Amino acid sequence: MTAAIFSKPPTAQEAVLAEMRRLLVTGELAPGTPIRQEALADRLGVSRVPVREALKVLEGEGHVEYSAHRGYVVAELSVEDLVEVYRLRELLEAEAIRVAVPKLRAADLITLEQAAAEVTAAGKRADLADVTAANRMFHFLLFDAAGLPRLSRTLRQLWDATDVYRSVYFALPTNLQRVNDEHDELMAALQAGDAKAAIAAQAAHRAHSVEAVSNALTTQPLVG
Amino acid sequence: MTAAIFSKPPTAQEAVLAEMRRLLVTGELAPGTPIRQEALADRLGVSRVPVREALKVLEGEGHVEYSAHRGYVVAELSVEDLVEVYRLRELLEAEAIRVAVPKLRAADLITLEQAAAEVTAAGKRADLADVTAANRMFHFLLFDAAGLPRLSRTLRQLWDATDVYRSVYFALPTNLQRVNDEHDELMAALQAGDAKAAIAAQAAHRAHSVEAVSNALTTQPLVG
DNA sequence: AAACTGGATATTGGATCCAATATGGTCTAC
DNA sequence: GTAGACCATATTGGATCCAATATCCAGTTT
Repeated sequence: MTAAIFSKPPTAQEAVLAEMRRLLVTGELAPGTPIRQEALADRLGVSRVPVREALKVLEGEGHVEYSAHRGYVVAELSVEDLVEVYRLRELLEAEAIRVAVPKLRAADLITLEQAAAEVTAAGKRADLADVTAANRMFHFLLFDAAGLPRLSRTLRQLWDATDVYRSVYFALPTNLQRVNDEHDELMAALQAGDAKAAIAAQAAHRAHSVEAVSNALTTQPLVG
Repeated sequence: MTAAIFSKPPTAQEAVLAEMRRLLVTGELAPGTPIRQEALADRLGVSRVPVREALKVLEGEGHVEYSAHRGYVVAELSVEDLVEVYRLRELLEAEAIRVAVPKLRAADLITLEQAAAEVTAAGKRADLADVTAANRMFHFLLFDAAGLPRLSRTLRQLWDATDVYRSVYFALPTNLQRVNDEHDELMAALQAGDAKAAIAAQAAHRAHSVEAVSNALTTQPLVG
């Protein structure tokens, strides 16, 4: 059986979830706006049931806030939240890299190289969605190599929380260039098996993006 | 209006969620068992809808695993998982305490003292549920004092994940006594404003429980 | 005997309908 | 004119019904 690996979501709730994530990242669902279940369901061509289940997932991830009988509102992300998320990432990503580096094999390094190249390629195509996806893939290839599923899971949550701002960051060509340089630096440390240097590289990488995003956040609060 | 602070859940899904948490902690819903939505709904006197929404929340927290069209299964917690959770707690609780200690005021210390006393009191009453609840309250009073909501949230998830085993731990009187001693030690460090000592006390506290629980886990795998 | 095909059944996924609650406006009383 | 009560309406919460999928078993074929 030559069946496709996977193409369409097998359930409506997954489709809804995927689409809502897109709406949140692109800002079509702006922070602070209440979510009308029926309107959303109509728009997506389903009933309210799968919408509600998707919303429960997003609530758990902190993307929407819920109040009984009053419904869901797209969560706001303040500068303090952003800083906190990055601080937590600092602690956890250091741990992931510390554990992962000694475990990396030649094959892993090749895969990582390819992933980094994919980020560059997407950048040249100026495809923001692809850049963010490829960037995430690159970093989580590394994190997942630690073999600590709970840690990966927690890191994913933290990344998800600030996804909205990642595409903003990648929109500037200078940032795009810098990210590629930083990835190269990180790769060099990984290839040298130098966990400490890798952690430092990742830290610098984060510091740049948190600075850029929090600047953007304070000057023009993204949507109204 | 002198309305009660809070008494009964305003929605069925919350009631279901609370009851399911209880079933999970007490082991009435044992790891590995499939969850039949209709049976559970009947047992709780509601329809399947609120059950499904509660399950989505529990899925997000990692308490149950989901497969499309096949349903939910109570998640298994392996020794590796347990160790991983405690390692992550180590990293994050240290941060919470580091930030919280300088912020603690006299009133906070009094509240913490009272919470610690409540753990002791519940222990004397031999009420396991109360002990675990009071213990959790005590520790999160401290963590929350850091004023980092995302950190608190993540820590809660980690605590939740291993809640099943906490009551097992408290079941032994020797552990109960040790916990009280360790709380005293932690309180002393907090009162002295010594973050480093507090972090060390918390670390010792954790180390004891992870050791005890993982021993229990390897010898008699809790349910069959 | 083993493997595949087909269908019966149990269970989940989704849609629709009804109930309960919150919200906004209007009317009345002072 | 303002405050409070009350009612109309929009929206969420929950129950029931139907559809889709997976699983299991029998039957058949090689």
